[in-house]
Amino acid sequence: MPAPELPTRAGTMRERNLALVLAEIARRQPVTRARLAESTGLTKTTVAAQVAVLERLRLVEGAQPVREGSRGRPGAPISLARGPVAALGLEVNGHYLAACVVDPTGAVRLRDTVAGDNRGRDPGETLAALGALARRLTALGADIGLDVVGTAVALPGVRIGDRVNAPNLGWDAVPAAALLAGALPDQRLGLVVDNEANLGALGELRYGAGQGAGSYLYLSGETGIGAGLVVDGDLFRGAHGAAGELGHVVVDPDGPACGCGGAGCLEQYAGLDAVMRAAGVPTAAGTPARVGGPGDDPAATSASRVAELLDRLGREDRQARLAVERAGRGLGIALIGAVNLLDPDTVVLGGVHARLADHLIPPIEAALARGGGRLRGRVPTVRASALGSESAVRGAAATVLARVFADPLAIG
Amino acid sequence: MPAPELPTRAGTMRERNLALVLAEIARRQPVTRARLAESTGLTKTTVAAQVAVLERLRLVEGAQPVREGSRGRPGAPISLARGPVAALGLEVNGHYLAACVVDPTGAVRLRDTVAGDNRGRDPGETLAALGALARRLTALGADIGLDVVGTAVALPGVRIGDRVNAPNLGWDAVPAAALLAGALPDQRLGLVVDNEANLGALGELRYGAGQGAGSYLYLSGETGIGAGLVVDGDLFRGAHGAAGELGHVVVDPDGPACGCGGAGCLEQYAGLDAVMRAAGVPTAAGTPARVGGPGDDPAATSASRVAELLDRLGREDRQARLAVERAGRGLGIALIGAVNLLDPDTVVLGGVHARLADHLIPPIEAALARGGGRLRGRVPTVRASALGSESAVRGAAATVLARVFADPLAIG
DNA sequence: GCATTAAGTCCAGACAATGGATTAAAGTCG
DNA sequence: CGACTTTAATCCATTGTCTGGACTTAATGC
Repeated sequence: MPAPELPTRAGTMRERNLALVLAEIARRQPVTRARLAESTGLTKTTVAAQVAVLERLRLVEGAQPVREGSRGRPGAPISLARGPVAALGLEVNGHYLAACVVDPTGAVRLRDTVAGDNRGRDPGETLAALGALARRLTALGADIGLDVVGTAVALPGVRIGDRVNAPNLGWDAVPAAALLAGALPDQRLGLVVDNEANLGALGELRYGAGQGAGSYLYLSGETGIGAGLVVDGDLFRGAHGAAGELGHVVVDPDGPACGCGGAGCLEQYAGLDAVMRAAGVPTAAGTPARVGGPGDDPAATSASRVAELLDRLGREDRQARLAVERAGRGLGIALIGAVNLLDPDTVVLGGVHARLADHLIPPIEAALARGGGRLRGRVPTVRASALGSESAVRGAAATVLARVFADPLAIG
Repeated sequence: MPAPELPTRAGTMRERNLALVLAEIARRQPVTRARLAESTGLTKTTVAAQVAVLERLRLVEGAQPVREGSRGRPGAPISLARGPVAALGLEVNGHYLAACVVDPTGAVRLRDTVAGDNRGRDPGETLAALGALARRLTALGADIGLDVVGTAVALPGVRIGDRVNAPNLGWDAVPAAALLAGALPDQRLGLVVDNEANLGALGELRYGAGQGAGSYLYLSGETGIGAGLVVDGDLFRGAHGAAGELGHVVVDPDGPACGCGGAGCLEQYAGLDAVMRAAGVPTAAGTPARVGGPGDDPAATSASRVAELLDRLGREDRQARLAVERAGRGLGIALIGAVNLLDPDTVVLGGVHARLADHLIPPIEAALARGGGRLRGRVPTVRASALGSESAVRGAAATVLARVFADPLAIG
């Protein structure tokens, strides 16, 4: 039933209107109180009171008086503040750890990456290294007047209860939130743990290829392939937050066996390892991660293999071309299913697939044109991610910001 | 952004609390004001006021004083009223028109069906016949003190804007809402037009196999195959309400061509026509629909063909067995994809698939056990619909009720 | 310099909630 | 059988938030 579970009282009303005013400031900044009153439908009195609260929370601040119109008393424009409130986004990937700190405007104020192979590494060790990275960035943030109020972390896996399964990291039922929380500095909001595809989708939504698209499906292509669906600016998480496992959609029931127990899963056609194997690009020797160790080339192993593949494609290497075509066909078939089930306007290729987009998009679009839209009268457009490998960290930070925006008083 | 679009005022607060109290009465009826105050978190004063409003709307009424506990003044129990407020559910199917009237408790007070082949029939004629059925039931309802406040209609197609595409009815861009609205009696709430799989899912949720299941995927198997996903009691509609087209998920890229332009779609394996063709059950001569004509056997053609198929299966007819096994395998493959993308707890087979459930569930479960849950640690259970061919009409009526419950003042 | 226009603030009033006091209706116990 | 206890329901003063009209402030234009 679509009925609220909690009683609505005067305080609830105020909270909701506060969030409404803040959202409107974010959308139209810089904007005067008078304009806010018009566009929200609240009275000038109420808007002024809410803006005062948001100023006290340091989420908004007065902007330069912009001469905008004609006569009359000029308004005092309000904009999102560039601090001190800040959000921390984290990401664990097979080949690197990443972090970024963003201010309320969404601008990235700090970013850092630690390269190294996290596959098969002890989860506690990986998360300790991530915690160290988080503390370092939080301290750097404090130096430039940023106060991190909350953190979200993107993982290439599925959360079940408070445990995380991430087969491509070798994680099985890892209590990631508990392990990481101990390694993070104190914060006013709780830690959010979510899938990299889900958070990547949110990152693209706010800062990348998803802006303006009403709804879209974001593909996170690495060793595994995840999908995050955004409908009307909201993430669809499925029943238990484990939706979007596109990698194990069946592309060909007579296809090769997959580690999941099935056969012909998309991952066996379009996953990073499968593509590299089919293309004959040799496996780089895994460089074990060293905590705080001197600079490995960020994401070296994976990135250089992709570069090698792109190079071969440029040289019209037959095996490379066939491998990518095979991946494109597989993605097309899987996406026909996904589009029929989820009905997005746009499909965004992220992760490694973004770098291969020029080669993948034609076969995908061909498949979708045949089978993925005849009924609904339109075929979704396919495009590459705009944020590249940053989608997930950016999305993680955006998630924290979204929480602040939904309930600004929580940081006070 | 998860920010509200409209300002929250005192009236909004009252509306939400009214819906909260009504939902709580529906969940716990019969229940006293004191209990409602406890479980909603509102004060007794507020609950009493809200209950008075609901009584004035004739949505709830006093029940028999139930001796329930110990000492003290006994409370006056409140229950959902059995009238006069009522909702009308309608359905257009390839083989019949159906309607039912339910009271606020969800009990079916009236039902009726008109058999006949609606495939290829002029949409205006079909909808006029449906309108006549609706008026007849509304009038019968008035005789027993029921006042129909709103209607929803289930169609085997996809709505695009205010037009409906229903390939299996031969409908192309039919303005169904506009055509039907003219044929319906006046009502206080608007007409809802939705997909039969979506509404079937809601029907099962409230009255059938979905009760208690946190989230589940309902399959509507007729000529086409649709799917409706319910998560936490809410229907997932996709971006434009066109999600759930399971019938055109690709089961085998080298499979037979499909009318949608693709190849190897599930519909070619597990759709009613495909199964019958594979099983060698002859096509019954289509009996054209006659408006108000004397009783055809309800849903005759389709039902008798299914009976014939079941009969052959009982006699261990090899061709029939192979046809159903093929359908089961196809469903299994498609459902691996759907389960990975949508993450339901339960899969409910509806429509024709419900009648074939004994033969379909084993191969489906086998497929899901292999590929549809290893990652998330559990495999969804598969079961047959409890409402059979009534899911969609019941769900349609339930949708209207849900609107009343979400905003009770709308019927005042 | 004064009229005009628009932004922002002030304040009484409305509305729906809260919470404590009161009344009502049963059982329990002497 | 009547006083006491217990629980339900109502009454009423208070509180918090929004509304809407009146007022003040700050600019432009003649």
